[in-house]
Amino acid sequence: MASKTGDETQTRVSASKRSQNERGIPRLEDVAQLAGVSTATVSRVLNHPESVTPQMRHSVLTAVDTLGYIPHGAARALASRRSNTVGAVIPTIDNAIFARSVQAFQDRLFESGFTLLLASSDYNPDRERREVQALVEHGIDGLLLIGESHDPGLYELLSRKQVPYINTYTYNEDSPHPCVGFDNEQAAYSLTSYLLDIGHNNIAMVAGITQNNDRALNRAQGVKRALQERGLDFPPEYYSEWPYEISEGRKAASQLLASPARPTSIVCGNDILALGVLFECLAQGVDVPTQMSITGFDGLDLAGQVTPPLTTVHIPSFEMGRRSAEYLIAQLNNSPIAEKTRLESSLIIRDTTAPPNRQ
Amino acid sequence: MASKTGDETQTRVSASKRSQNERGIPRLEDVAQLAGVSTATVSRVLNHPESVTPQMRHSVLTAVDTLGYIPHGAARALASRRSNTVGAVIPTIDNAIFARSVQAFQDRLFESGFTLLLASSDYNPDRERREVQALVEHGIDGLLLIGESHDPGLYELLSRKQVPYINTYTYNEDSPHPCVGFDNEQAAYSLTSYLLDIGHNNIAMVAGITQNNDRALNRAQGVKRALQERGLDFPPEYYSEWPYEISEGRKAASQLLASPARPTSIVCGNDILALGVLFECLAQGVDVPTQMSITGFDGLDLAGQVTPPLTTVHIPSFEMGRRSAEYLIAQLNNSPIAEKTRLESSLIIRDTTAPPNRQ
DNA sequence: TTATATGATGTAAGCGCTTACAGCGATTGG
DNA sequence: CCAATCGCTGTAAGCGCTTACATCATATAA
Repeated sequence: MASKTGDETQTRVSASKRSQNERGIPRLEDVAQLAGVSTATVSRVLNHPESVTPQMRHSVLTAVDTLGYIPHGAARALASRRSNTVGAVIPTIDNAIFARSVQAFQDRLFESGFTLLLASSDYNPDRERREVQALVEHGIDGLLLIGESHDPGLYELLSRKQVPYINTYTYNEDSPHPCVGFDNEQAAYSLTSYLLDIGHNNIAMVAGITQNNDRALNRAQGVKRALQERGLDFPPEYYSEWPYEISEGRKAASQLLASPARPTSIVCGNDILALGVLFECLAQGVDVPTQMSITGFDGLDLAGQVTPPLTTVHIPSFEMGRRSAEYLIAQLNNSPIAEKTRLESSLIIRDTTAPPNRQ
Repeated sequence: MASKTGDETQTRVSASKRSQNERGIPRLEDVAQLAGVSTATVSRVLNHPESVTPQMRHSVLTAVDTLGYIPHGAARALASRRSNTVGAVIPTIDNAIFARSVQAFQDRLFESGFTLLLASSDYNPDRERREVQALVEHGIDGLLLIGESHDPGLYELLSRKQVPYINTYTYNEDSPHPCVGFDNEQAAYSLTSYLLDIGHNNIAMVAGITQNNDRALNRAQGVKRALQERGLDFPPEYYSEWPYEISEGRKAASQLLASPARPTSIVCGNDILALGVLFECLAQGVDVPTQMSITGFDGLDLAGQVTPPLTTVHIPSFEMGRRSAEYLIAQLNNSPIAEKTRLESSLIIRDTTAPPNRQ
C-alpha cells in the first residue's frame, strides 16, 4: 500500500510530490517510502531512536543504508532550529598553542555530535566581527572567542541573536562575559617576581603587540606591577612590542644587546618571541643564562626542546579548550554550569634563567 | 498600507502569518514589511542587487539596518541549494605548514564569500571519513583534503553527493582525483641526490609514519630511489618511522648515534623530526654539519632560525592553499580550470649539511 | 495610436526536514 | 465490559528563505 509511488490522497499541497528524488540524492521521504513508513518515523529513528520499536528502527536503518541516505543539515537546522554546529574565531591558526586548545575544543564537541566551524581574525577586531557575523549567519549554536576585548558590535550581535559564547585564554572576575581561562596578569607578575627574587633588577621586556590584545596587555601589566612593587620600572628602551614571530624576537634582542646598558634579563610576551631572543643571544655569543636570562610564556613543546631549554609559563591550553566546549554544551542543554572558571598556569623554571652575573 | 501588520488577503496558506517575529529575531519578511516591499524584492537586493532599482535597494538596506537583520543561513541553503560553506579536513591542526595552507585557503574563500568549515582527522582514515560525512551533512559546497590516499567510502560519499573536492600536498599525474600540489617523491629524490653528490654514502632516514600517509611514503620512496640509483640501500637500522614530534626526532637520533656504525647524514621526513635530530646531536656534542649532516622537509620558519639553520625542502604551502580555493570556486561556478596543477618545491641548502668528514 | 518588447516587482510554491497533534490498538483498572 | 490510559505511528503544518512565473508599467516599434 504505502510502499508504492502512491500519492492518491488529494492533498492540495503536494502537487509536486516527485515519487523519486530527482538529482539522484535520496531524501528522507525516499527512505520512508522504501521502509514503508512515514517520514515522521524515519525522523524519529534518526533523532530519538528510543521512541520507536526495535523492528521499526531496524527496517528504517536498513533503508538508510541501502540508499546511502545522508540527512540534509540545512533542512534539519531550519526545522529544528539547531545546527549542531559551533563556531570559534581565533586570532591566528598559525600558533601551536591555540591549535592545542582548538583541538581539545573540537574533540569534546565531536563527542557530543557538534561540528566545529573555525575562522581566524588575524588579530583584527573588525575582521573578527565580520567572521562572527558569517558564523552567526551560518547558524552556529554557540561560539568560542579568544580573549575578552572584542568589538562592541560583536557582543551586541551575539546577544541579539541569543548565541551562547565563551571567552577563553582570559580570566576576569569582574567581566560581564563568561570565561574559561587563567589570569595573564598574575602569571606574568609571578614570573617577574621570580626573576626579581633571584637578583635581577635590570629587566627588559619584549612584549607582544598589546593593541586589541588583552592577553598581551595583561602580561605586560603583570610584569610592570612586579617591577613597581619593588620600586623599579622600565627605562623606555627596555620595553618594546613586537609581532609574534621568531624573526621579530631576534630583532628585539639585537636592539637590546646593542644598548649601552644591557639588561640582565629579558621577559618575553610569549615563547615564540623568547625563542627569537634566545637564538639571537646564542648567535651573538651571549651566554644564556650566565650573561642573560630569558623567559617565555605559553609552554610550547618546542620551548622545552631547545638548548638551553626555556624557562616559561605553562598555560592550560588543553583544559581551556575542553572546558569551553563543556560550557557551551551545558548552555545548549540548559544544564547548570559556572559562568566563569579559573584555571591555573604554572611557572616552569628551566635553563634560560639564573641569578645575574655580578661583576 | 503595506507598512501595517496587515494580512487581510485571504490566502489560505498563511493561517499562521505571525505579523511580527516571535522570539524577537527579525526575518526577511519583517524587513519586507518595514520597507513596504515583497519578500522577493528583499531577497533580490540581498543576492542580486543589480537587478533592482537604486531607491528600492536603498530603502531595503535601510530596513535591514534598522532591524539588524541577519539572513538565516540554513533557510537560505535549503532554498538555494548552496551553503556558501567549504570544508577542509587536515591531519592535524597542530602543524604550522598545514596552518599556512589553510590560512591561504580560507583567505581566498573569504574573498568569494565562503566560510570555511575545518576539521582534523588525527591521521586516522576512519575518523577522516566520519569528519567528511559530518561536513557533507552540513552541506558544504566543496572540500579540501590533504594527500591522496583516503578511505574508499570517503570518495564514494563525495561522488554520490556530487561534492567537488581537491587533494592537496600531493601531485600525481595518474590519479583519477583532482589535485594541487608538488611531487613529494621527486623532492625527496633531489634532496638525497644532493647529499650523495657532496659525498655522503652513509645515509640514514628518520621518516614519518608512512601508514595511511602518502606524503610520508612518497618521501621515503624518493630517498630510496636516489640511493638505489647509486647502488646503495638502507641497512635496516638506518631506516625508521616516527610520529611528527620533536621529542620523537630526538629519540630517533639518539638510537642512530648509539649505533656502532654511525651514518654521516640523516634525512628526516619533515622539519619537526629534523629539529629533534638536530637538538639531540647538539646535546650530545655531535657537531653539525662536520660530524653529521641533517636535512628536513617542509620549510618551516623555525627551520631557518635555529643554529645552525636547517637544510630543508621548501614546499609551496601558501600557494597550495590559494590554488585549492581557486579550483573549488571555479568548479562551483562551472568555470573551466585544470584538474591537476603541479607546483614546485625547492631545496634550501643551509648550514646543517656539508661533505662528510673523511677520516 | 496600438502591438510588443523590456524591466522591475509581486505571488506563491517549494527546499528537506521536525514535531505538535491526532489516531489507533493494546493494556489496565474499576 | 467499558472507559481511561499508554505507546507507537501517521498527518501535515511549518522552519525562513529563493526563484520561476505572472503581472504591470513603461519604453519602443510600427
